[in-house]
Amino acid sequence: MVRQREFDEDAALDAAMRLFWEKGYEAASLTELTARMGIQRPSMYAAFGSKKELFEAALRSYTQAHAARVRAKLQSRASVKDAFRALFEGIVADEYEGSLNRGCFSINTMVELAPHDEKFEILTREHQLYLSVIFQETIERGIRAGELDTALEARGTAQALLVSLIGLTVMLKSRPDRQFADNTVKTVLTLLR
Amino acid sequence: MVRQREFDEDAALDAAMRLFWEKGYEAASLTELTARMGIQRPSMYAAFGSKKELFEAALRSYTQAHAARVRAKLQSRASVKDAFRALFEGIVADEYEGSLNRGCFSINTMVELAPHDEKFEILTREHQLYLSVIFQETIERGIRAGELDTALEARGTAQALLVSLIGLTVMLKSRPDRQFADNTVKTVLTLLR
DNA sequence: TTTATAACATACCGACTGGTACATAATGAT
DNA sequence: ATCATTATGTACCAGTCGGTATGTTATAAA
Repeated sequence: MVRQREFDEDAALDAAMRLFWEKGYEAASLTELTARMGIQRPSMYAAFGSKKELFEAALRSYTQAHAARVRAKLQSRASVKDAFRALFEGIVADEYEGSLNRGCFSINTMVELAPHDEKFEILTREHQLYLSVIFQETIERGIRAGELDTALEARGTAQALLVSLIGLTVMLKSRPDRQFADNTVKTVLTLLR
Repeated sequence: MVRQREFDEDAALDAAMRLFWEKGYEAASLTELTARMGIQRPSMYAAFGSKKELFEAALRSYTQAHAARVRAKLQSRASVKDAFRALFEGIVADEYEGSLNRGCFSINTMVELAPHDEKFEILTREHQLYLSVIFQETIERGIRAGELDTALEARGTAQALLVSLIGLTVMLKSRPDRQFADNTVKTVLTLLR
């Protein structure tokens, strides 16, 4: 049997992910999706099942890559404070230097779909939980290394930092003054005593 | 001249606001909007101009009421720490006790529309800015009263608290454990030394 | 070379979208 | 009472939505 598939599924998924990330679920039409993916509608349905399933695959792909990126960033510096500062400042810099303004795909999904679709409520919750664990482990590393106060409550601090990161990402969508953002980051980081 | 308008514009706007708040701009259809508003489509167009303009009017109405509510909450207690705690814990309690999960209309709009529509980028930015000023004034009141450390940087702390509130509101959409939310609030409030 | 299989492209489906033309009903000014 | 004006309700518009039926093309087994 068999004519073999002519397009690269991963590349197509990646293209779909970028459009969903930029526009959200509803506003990304099948016409534009398949155009960006470089395939026809029936090919998309054969490969991914439906628009919702395509979206879910895109989100899973994103969260996996995103978690790895965050972990790498936090491990890239000996100093835990420096690592978190680099993470937060990187978010700010990306938003001001890029012309786009996509924010975080998982956060966008939390706002658009999680309240109405349990599947995405769970998916996004698990991602946030995972990030909070990465944060907590990083803080614990700083405590062990003597950089951070042993009295610091690692879990609560990790959660507060994560919430701040989410808030910062959302706030940047309204494009506040750069100074506003920078100053916010500076204060948030004082959570790491 | 003139037959007079039979419906209450404010009540209709309020109904529209609630649906936009719950579903967002795209997902709220004119059919459902006008049904909830209790009017026909031509009446809506005569009174508000277009779906976008109706949405804008709804958002303006929301932000005005929201700012007043936040200010009242922050002024409701002598202790500034208590006031902020009440504000944050109120957000958490509302989300867990209500069955709905609307979050904040302004935040939802920031995520859905601000990146693609300058009008809503500006509208939401101004609202956040306004809230940050309310926060700052409250913190300054606490400093003057001797409750808070005079070394506390009021503006930065206000911004950090606002970002945390936004992050918390968004995070709640994924319905994390209540303990997770409560613990986060506790740590965030340590920004107020 | 024939044949079964699956991916391809085209062209279409009913449903719904935001928006409006039009006829009717109601009101105040004359 | 007439008339101009405006709100209301119905019924419709073209366009787009997500999804699919169908005919064609390519491929590997036989």
